[in-house]
Amino acid sequence: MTETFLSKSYEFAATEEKWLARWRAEHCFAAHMDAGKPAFSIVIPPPNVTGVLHIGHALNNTLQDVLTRYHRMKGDNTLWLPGTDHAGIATQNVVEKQLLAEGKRRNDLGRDAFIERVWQWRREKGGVIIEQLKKIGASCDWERERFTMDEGLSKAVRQVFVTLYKEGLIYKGDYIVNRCPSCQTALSDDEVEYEEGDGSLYHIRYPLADGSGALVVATTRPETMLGDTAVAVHPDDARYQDFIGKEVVLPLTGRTIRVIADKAVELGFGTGALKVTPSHDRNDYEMGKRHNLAFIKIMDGRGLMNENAGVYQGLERFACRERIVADLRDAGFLVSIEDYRHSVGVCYRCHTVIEPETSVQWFVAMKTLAEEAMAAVEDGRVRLHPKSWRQNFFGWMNNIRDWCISRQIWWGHRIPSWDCQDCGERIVEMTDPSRCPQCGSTNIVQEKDVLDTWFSSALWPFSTMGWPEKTSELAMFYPTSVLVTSFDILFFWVARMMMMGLHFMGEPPFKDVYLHALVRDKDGRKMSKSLGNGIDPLDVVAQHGADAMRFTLTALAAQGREIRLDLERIEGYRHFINKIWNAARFAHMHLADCHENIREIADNTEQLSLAQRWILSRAEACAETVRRAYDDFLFNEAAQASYQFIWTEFCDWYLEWIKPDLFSADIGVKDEARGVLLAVLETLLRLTHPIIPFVTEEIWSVLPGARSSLMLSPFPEPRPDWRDLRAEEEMAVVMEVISGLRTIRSEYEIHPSVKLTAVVFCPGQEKQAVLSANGERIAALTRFERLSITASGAKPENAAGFVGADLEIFVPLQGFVDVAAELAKNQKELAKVEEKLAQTRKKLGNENFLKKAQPAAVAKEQGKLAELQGRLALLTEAGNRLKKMAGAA
RNA sequence: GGGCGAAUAGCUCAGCUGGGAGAGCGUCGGCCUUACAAGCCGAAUGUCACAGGUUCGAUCCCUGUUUCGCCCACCA
Repeated sequence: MTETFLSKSYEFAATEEKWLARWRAEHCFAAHMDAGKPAFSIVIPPPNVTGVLHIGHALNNTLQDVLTRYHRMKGDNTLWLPGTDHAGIATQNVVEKQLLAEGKRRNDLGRDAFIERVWQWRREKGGVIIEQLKKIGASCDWERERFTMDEGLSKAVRQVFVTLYKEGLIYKGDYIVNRCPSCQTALSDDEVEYEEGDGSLYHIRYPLADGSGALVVATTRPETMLGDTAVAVHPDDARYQDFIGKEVVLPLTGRTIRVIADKAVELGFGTGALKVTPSHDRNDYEMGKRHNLAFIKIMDGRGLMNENAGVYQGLERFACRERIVADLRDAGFLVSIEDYRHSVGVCYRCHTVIEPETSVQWFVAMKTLAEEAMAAVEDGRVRLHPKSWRQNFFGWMNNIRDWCISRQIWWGHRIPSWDCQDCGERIVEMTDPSRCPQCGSTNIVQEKDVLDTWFSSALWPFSTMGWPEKTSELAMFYPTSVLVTSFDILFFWVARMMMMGLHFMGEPPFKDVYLHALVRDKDGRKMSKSLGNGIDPLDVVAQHGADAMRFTLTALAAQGREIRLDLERIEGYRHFINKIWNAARFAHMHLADCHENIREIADNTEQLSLAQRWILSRAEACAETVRRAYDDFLFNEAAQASYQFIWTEFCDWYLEWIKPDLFSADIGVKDEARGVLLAVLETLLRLTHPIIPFVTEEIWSVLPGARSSLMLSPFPEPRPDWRDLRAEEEMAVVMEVISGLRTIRSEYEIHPSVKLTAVVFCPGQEKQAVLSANGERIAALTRFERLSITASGAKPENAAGFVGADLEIFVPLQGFVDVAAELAKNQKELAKVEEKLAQTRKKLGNENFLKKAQPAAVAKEQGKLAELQGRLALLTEAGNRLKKMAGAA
């Protein structure tokens, strides 16, 4: 036995640092493009360049890394392509905040200087999240890192924009959009979130112009009345038939507006009369179009009342609301105010209440693009996991509205469109124009707006690989294999990538989409700064190690909608990592002086002893499960199977079993154990490396023989020669006896040092042979002095008993035996067996079962019947004996 | 209003295409057995939400109900 130089507990911090440096130095993550090998590729969902790693990123990237490392080990040409997103609004906000601290606004700098300032910020601070990803072991090909504002990606953006424009799929138009007065930009529908809140519903009287009466309308936004151009009622509303077509006087303004009839008005709601503000409400906008109403905008982009608001001009919208309400009250138009709970749309970035308003924006027509994407999901070219998302996907795609892609900010891809100021010609080309091609004027002006950030993200799977050039990367890695992302951006991002990929590459950008859950805290709440319940992945890494965190996230990644993460769970899995470490440390003590070829002993399974054949069989069973789990994105199954195999079977049973062999003077015995030990240990390291790369790599590096990196070593191939069901059955008998003996010792609280003997009655010849062959090891593992195994004989009196399947154990305990307790145990067991037996008999007595059930199921029941009957006989007999003893005492 | 999902041991959750209910943590008892006390051995614990149905057989499939969560739409 060699002196160990591995520390007693796993030191993850030093180990992680060491391997990160080495993997990097040896370019282990670099993608290969070898001819003839299958390709596996993933593009990272690019985190915002302003982002800081949160637990959701940790989950997302751990899962991608598991798949990447698995396929890399399988020998595929494997690419995991990393990068970040320029995150237009978010990044601009960050830099504006910086400026504000200096007392400046972006207009003080001007557009070019401001953009330069953002780039500067990006150079200095924009790499944080990438560095954090590296720390958790993400094996991206970092040399290929991309940024959505890169030169290459920008070129792709322009190509796509120009093409779609020329195809008529991008257009500019005056529509109602969501506007954030704080970010001062339009937002797409998806960028609006709804928050429930307490508000008021104001009832306002609008008198008829002819003085014959009045209508009362209800609104939550009274200030918008300044832009009213109609009052609408339902055409069938009996109350208002006389009003339709008449005019009312708009309070405070004196303007007269029409009363129109429209089915969009809900009969039952409020007063049944609806004020119509076409410029500031989506439904009213539609109604305005239908009835040819006037469109009066009353606010500017900052939420201030404009010149159309008359005396209210210049007021901030909510201040204006108060003034309007006061003035309405004073003038006698305010009928009532009631408390009203409703949800309001807010900006997903800054949570400012958004303002719907008409403005001129750029749009992508979605209908045809959406149809292509739906077809791809329909016919299985793109598979969603879990499948349940299909319905949501189709529902959304069927109701899709055109996508507003212009944003009134500076940071982003500026829309490549120029308008000739002289002739009005619009110029959208691949190169910047210097003059108008129509009239030759040089008085041309570029569009001020930039594109929605998701526009460039939508191109990510091919823009990052060099499109529009025809690159070898595209040929090898497009379409990518799988997209791993959170379901909350299925529509923001995944659907749009599909549309763009299909439209420009002719193929969907990925074959599988794995949508994982959102990580919540242990009580199911969203993690947020305000709740203070966030779990910082880097804290976790510092505290428990990257492997423990990765294993936890993998184990929790069952396909549901949410994952509740409890720090205790991570701690539990840290123990598991440490368990592996110590098992390896133990193995290393015995293997350090071996030649690595000793593992070849495991290639001749028929020569091996029972426990060796058993562990090889179990290892192969585990490998089968893990391989399938990785292939089918069943991450939790891979983790679960590994955990069970390693801790229970490998450590608790196998390592304990082979201890005497490892200390044996017989070199043949010793080497058999060492050879199989090495083979199994190597197998389990390979199996789990994708999940827990650091600890496995470290252990691998100290095993016998010259070794290259584990992450570049092959993943275990199927070993049908290791699978041995007979060995598993035989071992089960041995394990049952061991457990039985341990239970007896434990129940009587007999100290391990007290020597005991046992008699095992086992009528079955084969079982008996197996037990006899392994009697010595059974005794050693249970600290029994002697075990006699026999087919039959006189049952000992004054003994604690254990009844198994077709076997019975007696441990003589003169003077110690608690007959009453033994009897109680016996009766309880008896009742259980009788109940099961009754069930089985009922089944087998059922003609239909015999007739209709699968033959295998019937055979199984029959086997069960025999076993239970045997057990029942033994238990009954033992019970009678105990009763007699109890009576005698 | 439309859709999706969840309900299993005290807690957090597995349970893949129907055929004797599992894990981790926690609890209780014993053990420093020379890899690991972050450990080992053993024990206890479940009308698998409720009601029907299909089936020889349902935690699993179908219908309905209840509770909870999420998404979409609406929100004058």
